[in-house]
Amino acid sequence: MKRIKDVAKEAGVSVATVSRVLNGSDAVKVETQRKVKEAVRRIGYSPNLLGRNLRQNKTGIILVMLSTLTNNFCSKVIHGIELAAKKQGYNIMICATGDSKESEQTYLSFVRNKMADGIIILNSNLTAQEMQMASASFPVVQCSEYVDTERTPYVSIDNRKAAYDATINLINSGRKKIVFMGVENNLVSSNLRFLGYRDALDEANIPFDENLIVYGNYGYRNAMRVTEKLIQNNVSFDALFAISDRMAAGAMTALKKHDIKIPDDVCVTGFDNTDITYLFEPSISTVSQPQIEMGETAFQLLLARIEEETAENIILQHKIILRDSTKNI
Amino acid sequence: MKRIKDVAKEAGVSVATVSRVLNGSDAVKVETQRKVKEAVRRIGYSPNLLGRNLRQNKTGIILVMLSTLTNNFCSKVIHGIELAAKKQGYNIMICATGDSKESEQTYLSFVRNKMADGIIILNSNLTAQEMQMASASFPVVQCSEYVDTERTPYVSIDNRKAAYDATINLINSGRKKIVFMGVENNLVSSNLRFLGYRDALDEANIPFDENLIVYGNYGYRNAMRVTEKLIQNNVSFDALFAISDRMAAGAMTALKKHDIKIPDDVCVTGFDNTDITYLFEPSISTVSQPQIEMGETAFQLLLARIEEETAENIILQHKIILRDSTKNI
DNA sequence: ATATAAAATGTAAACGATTACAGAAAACGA
DNA sequence: TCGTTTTCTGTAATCGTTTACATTTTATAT
Repeated sequence: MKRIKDVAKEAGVSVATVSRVLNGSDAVKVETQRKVKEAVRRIGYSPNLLGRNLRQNKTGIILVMLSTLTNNFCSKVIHGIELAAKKQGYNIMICATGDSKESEQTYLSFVRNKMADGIIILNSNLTAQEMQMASASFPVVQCSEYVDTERTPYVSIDNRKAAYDATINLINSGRKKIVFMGVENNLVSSNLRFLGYRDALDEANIPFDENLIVYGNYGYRNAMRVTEKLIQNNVSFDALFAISDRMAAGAMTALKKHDIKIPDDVCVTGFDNTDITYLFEPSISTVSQPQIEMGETAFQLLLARIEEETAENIILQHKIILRDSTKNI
Repeated sequence: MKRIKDVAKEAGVSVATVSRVLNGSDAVKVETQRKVKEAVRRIGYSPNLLGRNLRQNKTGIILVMLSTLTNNFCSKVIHGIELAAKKQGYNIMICATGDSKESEQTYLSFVRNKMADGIIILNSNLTAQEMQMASASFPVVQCSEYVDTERTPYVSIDNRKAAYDATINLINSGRKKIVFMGVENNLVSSNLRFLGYRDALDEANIPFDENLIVYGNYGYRNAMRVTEKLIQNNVSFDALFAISDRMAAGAMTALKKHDIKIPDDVCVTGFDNTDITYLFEPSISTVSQPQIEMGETAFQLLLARIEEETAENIILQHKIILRDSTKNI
């Protein structure tokens, strides 16, 4: 592999001059620039980034951490990050942890140890304390999911209000027995969406019924099973709010199997506005998040952290999207 | 940020000794090891990877390049890569190019310039020559999609045989007017699957009919439109082979809209065995690729390249999966 | 022509680690 | 005890850059 020294020799100048040309310094005579560029071309030189980044103490790389790639929602957010990053000359690399704590720590350590300039965490199993610790030693920003800490800013939507809006919409189309299909994890979105659901019930003076609360794992098949069980248990309901589109779809498949009409017998609402909502028959009402904007904002926050400015948490606007799975009033 | 020098001072030893302890050399007295570890803990030291990797001329990182994350197929392959990589102490990072040539070059340059030890390319717009060039200066392996070059090994399935098998299956259930829904790009999978389709027709002495060849863009909506057009043009057909599951699903939606019964009037087969094949109603017959194994194999090949061994191309076995969208004979 | 300022280049010291080699300390054998 | 081997530790070179500072070359003013 060629080194800058080789270029210098080839061009008959010092390494400093080569470096200056490579970095576009204006303090080099045009004629010398030509000689250097020619030499670079001739010997096929490309600068070692480990050397450069070590010296400059920056890499121009930021990491994006998430548990799994199979997630339509995340890929849009990442696209947003990418757009913003590219504008500022940063490149992003995606780290899939598979929900493993060990993986999470490995990727964090890449940032801690200077192989990247910062990290945007879409989701993780980090405790508030761990998040705090990480933030104390390198730039971290949370996006979409978050744990609340002093030091790690986040961008998200108002999950509680979003779930409230979705539920109110079901109530407004005359439904009273509304199933809440959540996920039993500690994600802030899960918790807040449940609270939003309750807010709506409270406001409409609908008593809370524990039998209408069920839990799945975000997945399609699992939601089918859970819904089957509801039906088998003769639980009576006229609407269902799932905190993911895939769960909504799974539930609908189970309902259809039992000849329960959607939306006439049961209205269904999902969350995230992923592809499946319009692939499905009937199409699925849902809550849409501004994913691109969320990604872009996350990058802005991270950049602020990298440049040692302070960054505030940011809440973006959601939107309720009405499709065929809910009755329009 | 603490440096190894700080640890040395704190522990009252030399930097060499600290380095040895950190790297698990056995040539350090137990008592000294204790002192060093204690010092590391006390001052909260973590080694700078740019320094380390520069010196060792390796990073333990490999990149995985693909165009877009929204691809169920790829995420399984990546999981395979991850499994194999972790076993050998490597970590992977994913680079989404969004099909931009510029992005592709940027990520390649990270490897060329030593920020990663090698790269697995799932898909790209690189020409054979560009691929060759890249391979000449750092370890590259292709996975699933590939261009044929002397130097860049690949792992894939026999796309031609797979398409042949899928088509023969349609023929065997009595179909003769089989639509081929492909994608007009230069991907090896697109080309070979078309050839496989023709092989099957030839073998069954079914004349090739150009009117039955249509093209889309892998997507659901687009496939719907394309199928609509077929129907509007009164093209008569009794089966459809799409080179992606999403296209198969889109086609089916269009067929259902026109009350064309699946599989009775038209049999449909997709490709890749993604989630949508069983989410859909009726469930979709498809061709399954051993994604995990493909990922693992790709990593093995890459490791061989990194260790300067030679690596041969590898073809893995596919499987035809029969579901409700084709008539079982 | 000369002094001075400005522009261009070079030398060498970083950046933060690993490691070849040398040297000191401990262990061993007689 | 002393020489020899073995074990442990330290010094300094190295990886490939960038960049502060020094030096040389060129331009400008007088």
